[in-house]
Amino acid sequence: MVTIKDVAKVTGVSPSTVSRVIADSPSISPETKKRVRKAMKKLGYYPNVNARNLVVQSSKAIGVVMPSSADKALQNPFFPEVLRGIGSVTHQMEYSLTLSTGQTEDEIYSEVERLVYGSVVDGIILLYSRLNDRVTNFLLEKDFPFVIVGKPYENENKITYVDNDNVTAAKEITTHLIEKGHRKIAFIGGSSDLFVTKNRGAGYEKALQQAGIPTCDKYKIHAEFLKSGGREAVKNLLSLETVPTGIMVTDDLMALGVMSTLEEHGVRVPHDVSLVSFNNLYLSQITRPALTTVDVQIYELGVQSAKALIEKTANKGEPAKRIIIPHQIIYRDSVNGVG
Amino acid sequence: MVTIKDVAKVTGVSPSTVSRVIADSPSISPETKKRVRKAMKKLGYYPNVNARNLVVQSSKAIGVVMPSSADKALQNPFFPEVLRGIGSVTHQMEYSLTLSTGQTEDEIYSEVERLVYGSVVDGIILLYSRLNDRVTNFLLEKDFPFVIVGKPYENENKITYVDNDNVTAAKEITTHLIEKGHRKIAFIGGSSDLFVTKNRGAGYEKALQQAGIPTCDKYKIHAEFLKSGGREAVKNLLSLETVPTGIMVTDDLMALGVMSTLEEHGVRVPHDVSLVSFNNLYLSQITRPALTTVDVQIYELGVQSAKALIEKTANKGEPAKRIIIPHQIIYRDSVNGVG
DNA sequence: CTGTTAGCGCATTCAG
DNA sequence: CTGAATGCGCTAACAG
Repeated sequence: MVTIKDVAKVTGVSPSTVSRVIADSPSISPETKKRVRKAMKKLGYYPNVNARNLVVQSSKAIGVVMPSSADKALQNPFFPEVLRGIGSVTHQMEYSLTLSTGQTEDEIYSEVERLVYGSVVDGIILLYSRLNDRVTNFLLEKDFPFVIVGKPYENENKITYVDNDNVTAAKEITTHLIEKGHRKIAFIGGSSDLFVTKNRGAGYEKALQQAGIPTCDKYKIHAEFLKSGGREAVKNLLSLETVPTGIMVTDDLMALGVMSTLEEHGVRVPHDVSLVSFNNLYLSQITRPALTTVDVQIYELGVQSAKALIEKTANKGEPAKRIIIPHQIIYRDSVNGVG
Repeated sequence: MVTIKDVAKVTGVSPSTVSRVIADSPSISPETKKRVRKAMKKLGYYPNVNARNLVVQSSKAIGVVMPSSADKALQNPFFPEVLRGIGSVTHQMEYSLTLSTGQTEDEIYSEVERLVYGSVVDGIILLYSRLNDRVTNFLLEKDFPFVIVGKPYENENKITYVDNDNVTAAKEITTHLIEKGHRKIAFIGGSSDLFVTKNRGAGYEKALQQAGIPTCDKYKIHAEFLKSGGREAVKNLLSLETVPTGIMVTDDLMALGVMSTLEEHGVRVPHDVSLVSFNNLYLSQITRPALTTVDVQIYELGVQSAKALIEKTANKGEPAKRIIIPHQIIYRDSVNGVG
């Protein structure tokens, strides 16, 4: 390994000078800078990250923690996409991206402890938002920089987060259904302890209320992602006396499952029931029919969260921010007019 | 930050003793071990990873590099799944997982340089295998520990890799089609410079040959993932004078696209054409019809690659290994008998 | 069984 | 503008 000393020796300067050149300190003559840089290149010098981190007490790394992977939810293409977004800025800023996956909540918690106490990362991005989350509380208590992708359940004003305006988005897409003449509209959401689910549910209800359509408990269903993307949910819906003509699903992947189940029961989309969902995953354009869905700009969620976090680590005391990524409805073929 | 010195002071021993306790050195009396441990807990001591890494010249971290993310291929749920597998062992071994995403090949290359030269990671897992890959060559030349998930194009005996027996798997599933009476069987593969595509294509041909079915160039199509999962490919196939009755697709997600396009053209699966594919992604069971596909045990690919890599970093000079993960055909509803 | 010494590679005082 | 000295937190000989 070639160190700062080696290039110092070759150049005939002191190690500290080399260090200053690396930092591009203004108090070094352009002359020597050039010489030192040339030597660095020639010797193939590369700064040792650990040594540097040790002295500056920072790691130039951010941790990303995924939701507990006990379930299949992780197979959602949502994740690679946020990671791409995050990765694009970490790369650009020359940060490392440390990923933390864990089967159980305990595993995740202990890993986060290691990341924080061991000075492995300077900040953390949480890819989920759960009620009474130990990790969130831990981070908050330690006053460790972190941002949530999604909306925090509690301490909303203390936490920096980046999210979509999910209630508005949900309201808009539900309204789209209403404008197409639908009045019997159901809601199929994922795990009810995810805040997204809640928000999108709220938007759905808002739209109905605004249109003067009474909400109906039987039309609002929470399906665990695990269960074949809402197979049960659909069966319930179809067994009702008045079957809905429109369904809003909170995720494209789940919508795919819903659609399959629907058609299995001889219900055709969009002919018999219209379907809308969220995320605009790649797969939503290759399903048949292609899904009308709201593009939440997953990549951008990642980009902004990383930027916000890095800013926060660089500048502690930065106040908590709330970053809302705009959404957009992508109209495709899963919705029909009715009446 | 509470350091080793602090707990030394409190316990009335020297820092080195504390260090030995951390390493659980046998040459420390159980007596003092207990005392030291108690003090550590009381003070909330946590080892500083950077300091430790600096002296032992290792980072207890492995890097995972994703394929260049210019295209949508990354939206394949394959990736979160391998990551989960890798993460499970890194967690268990108390390693960190550093993820490297990059839009372009250059970005990836420079990032890998940083990881290697900067001693950021002890080893690297490559989540792709490409011909004449700069990164692979770099790693090979530097003699830096790495393993490939998939099969290397060159230097196969110098590189540790974990893969499925893709040609056999492809042969088996194609044979399944043949046994069901199909003789006009097409192949739709992804990007042709991916080795998987090649191998699965070879298996496909092998099966045909063995059954005495002549292969036909027009039946073998490579579709870029980007293009709506093979829309073009399907159109080509359907415009042939003798339309195939069976299609093997190299990936579930692409198969979904193929299926949609097929049905758009009024061709029903499996009634008119049977479809088989690869990966057994979650989505393959919620499509309609559910896909007959080969389960390649993505999670296990991750686990084994991480294990192999860590072993290799711990024990340089470890010979290159070849780890084959068994596959299994999952029979579902996308295949019909014919004749 | 334990303490002392030295040093990992680098950034940062403080002198000059 | 540059060099010498010091220390980040920890491990690893070398002594005892």
